[in-house]
Amino acid sequence: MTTELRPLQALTLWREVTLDLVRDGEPDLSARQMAILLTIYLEPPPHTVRGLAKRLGVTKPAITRALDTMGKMALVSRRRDDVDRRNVIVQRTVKGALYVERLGDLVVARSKDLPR
Amino acid sequence: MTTELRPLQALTLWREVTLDLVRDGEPDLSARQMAILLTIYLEPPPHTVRGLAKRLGVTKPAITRALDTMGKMALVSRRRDDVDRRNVIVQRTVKGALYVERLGDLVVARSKDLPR
DNA sequence: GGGAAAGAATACGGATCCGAAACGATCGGA
DNA sequence: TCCGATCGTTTCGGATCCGTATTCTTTCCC
Repeated sequence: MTTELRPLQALTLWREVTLDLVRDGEPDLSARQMAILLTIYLEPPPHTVRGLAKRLGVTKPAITRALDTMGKMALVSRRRDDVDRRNVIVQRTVKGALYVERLGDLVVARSKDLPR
Repeated sequence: MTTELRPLQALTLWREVTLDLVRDGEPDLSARQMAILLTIYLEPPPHTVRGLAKRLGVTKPAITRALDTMGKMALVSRRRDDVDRRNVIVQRTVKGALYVERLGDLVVARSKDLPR
C-alpha cells in the first residue's frame, strides 16, 4: 500500500520516534550518522567512504569520523578491499543490525497510533 | 486512517527524510534539538525549560544549550514569564514554523513513494 | 522579614564535530 | 618504471556538546 500520511501525522510520528531515541539513554546518533547507518543496512554492498560521502553530500573526513564513532559503538566495521587496497569496505555488524531493526519497529509502532 | 507501515517501509522513510535533512546544507539539528523543536510546535504552550527537560528525560543545561543554539538559528525565542519571573517561556518563531512545516511536507512526500 | 525551595543560566573539563588542507598508501597508464 | 590520480586518514583551529556542580534571581511560606 501507499501510505497516506498527512502533515500533522507525519510531524507527530517524527516527534515521537525522535523522543524515543532521545529518551532511551543510548548516545544519540547525529543525522549524518543515522543516514550512513541506514544506507549501509538498506542498500546493497559494497559501501566505501567515498561512495557514502558522495551520496550524503558531505566531505570524506566527515564520513571517516562518523565511522570511527559508530565503530566504537560496534554499529559498523571496516575492512580493506583486497581487490583495490585503496578502498575501505564498510560492513554491517550484529549490533548494528539490531539497532536498525529496533528503529524500524519503533517507527512502525508509533505509526499505528497517530491522530486522525 | 491508521497507516500501515511495515518495517522496511518505515526504515526507508526514515532514511530518505534523514538524507534530505543532511543534504540540504543547513546545519543539522541534533536529536534533542529536533525533539524540542517539534514539542514546541506540536504541543500547546506554555513551554518551560524545566518542562522540556522532564519530557525529554535530559538535564536542564542540555535544554538551555539547545535553546541557545536554536535561538541563534531563529527557530525559537525565549521570554521571561511575567507572572512567575523565575520561568522562561519558550516561544515559536516564523522561521521555526517554516522549518517544521517543511519537515512535515518532506515526510509526507517521502511516504508517498515507498517500496511495497 | 528571613530562609528554604525552585527555575534557569553559567562554569568546568572532557569529548566530539566541522571543513580545509596535508599526508601516506595504492593503483594504473605511458 | 615512474608519475599522476585516487582513496582514506590525519591534522589543524575553532565550534558545539555532554553531565555535574555552582551561581543568581525569584517565589513561597512560616
